[in-house]
Amino acid sequence: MELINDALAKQKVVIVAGNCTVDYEGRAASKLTWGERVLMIKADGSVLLHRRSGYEPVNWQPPQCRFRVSIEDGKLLTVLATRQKPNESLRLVFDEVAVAMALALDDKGEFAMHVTEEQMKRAILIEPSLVEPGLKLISEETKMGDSGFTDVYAEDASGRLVVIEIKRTPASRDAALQLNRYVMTLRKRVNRPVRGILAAPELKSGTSVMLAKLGYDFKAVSPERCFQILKPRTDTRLSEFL
Amino acid sequence: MELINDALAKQKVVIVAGNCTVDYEGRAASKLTWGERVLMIKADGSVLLHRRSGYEPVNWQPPQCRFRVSIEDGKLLTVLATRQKPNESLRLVFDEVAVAMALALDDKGEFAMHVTEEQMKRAILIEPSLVEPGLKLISEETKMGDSGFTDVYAEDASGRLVVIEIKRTPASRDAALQLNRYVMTLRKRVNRPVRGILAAPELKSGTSVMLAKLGYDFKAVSPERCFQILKPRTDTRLSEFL
DNA sequence: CCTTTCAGTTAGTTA
DNA sequence: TAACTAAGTGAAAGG
Repeated sequence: MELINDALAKQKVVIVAGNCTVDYEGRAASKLTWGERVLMIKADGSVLLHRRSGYEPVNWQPPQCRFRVSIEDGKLLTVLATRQKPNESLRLVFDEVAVAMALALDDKGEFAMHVTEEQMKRAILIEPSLVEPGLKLISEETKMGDSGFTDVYAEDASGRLVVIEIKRTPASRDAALQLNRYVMTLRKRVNRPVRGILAAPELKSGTSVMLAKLGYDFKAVSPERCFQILKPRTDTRLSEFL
Repeated sequence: MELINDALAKQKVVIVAGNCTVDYEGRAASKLTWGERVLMIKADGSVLLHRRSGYEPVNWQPPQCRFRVSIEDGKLLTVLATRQKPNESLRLVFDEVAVAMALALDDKGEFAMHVTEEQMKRAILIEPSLVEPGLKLISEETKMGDSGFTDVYAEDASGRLVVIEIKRTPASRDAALQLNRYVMTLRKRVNRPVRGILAAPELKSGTSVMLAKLGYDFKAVSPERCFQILKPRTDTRLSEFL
């Protein structure tokens, strides 16, 4: 108990393995009967309780919750993690603790994700010919009314407006419909032809048909290619541009 | 290294804390420079790497991936977790290990998610026949004077007023008395018959007798049923289109 | 096996 | 702070 309270005070990471029960109440409510699990309380006050299997914790609490640790009946280690907005509480009771430790993790490492949808967009903004030769950008993230935002807004070699919807992963029919909403919205606003292009690594089955039916085009754009376009810029740390 | 390989073979849960770097490549790609983190490999072959803060792991691998553990240059502990469909790989390199352990978690506990009283109320508001066929709602949370609030206020098939007290857990005599206060208050205000119904998963011992003595009804309402009614909820997207 | 939908989603961004 | 959207979403349900 002292170990946990001390660790919480020093914003360490606490790991406890043992036999416990859990009760959660808040956005929903759940109950977990006795079993051996691993509890992790992180420096920001998030809580994770993991069973032996599964990517996701069986019970948890998001960052910034308050703790009350106590020993009940002289032997039951009780951890209460509460949170407001939304008001929810997690109560763990251990009757046996196999391992308990506190770690002061020193971590100044930098995390970098290479190809996100945002980065694909930036690559296309830098190199519009990825999508189509002769494409000229008009603006990015143009507001499209209540149908949301378009990813890229351009003009093709023939002077027609083009709406480009970008997806990082194989595009679904949903993406085609989203593109359709953008195009439809734009057509209502301007009295000239508007094309739609779905730019993604590939299309999921059925999406090609729907896209053809709606009258839009598909352009295969590989994340790798985008990454190569962005590479020289990220290497030179273009944060100065901003 | 032997500890990890042995633990993997025996489907234990492995926890390693130490200084490491991480490279991920697959659905996207990421790189994490040196820092102290906690690695957890679970019995089903899922991998979680946690930094000192944040609910989510900074890097991970979903269940059922393959491992290759080795010591490089005689001192760097390397863990390679690969997976196919989609093809992705996670590579961790530790140059220092503060803690390493393998846990054979014995967990036969049952996890149950149940709805809250508020959600049960919403389910009954959506589907009043959960309590009784022919029930018509009049209002929710009608003020009941100084005896508090009633959960649901309705009219039965015969036109009699009905006060419904909802409990998420087995209802006690207390709940019956609470219902009684609501009914009594209402009877003073309106000059017509008022019924009382206690809706809960079940009754605690003795409550049934008291309820009968007071002249009220009990209706078993399972949280699971309520949950199913609430499931296809909040389809506000469709309504926006119409 | 693939697709769709939900989640105690979490996390980030912007108005 | 609230609203909105993306996520290496994960997980469950349905075809």
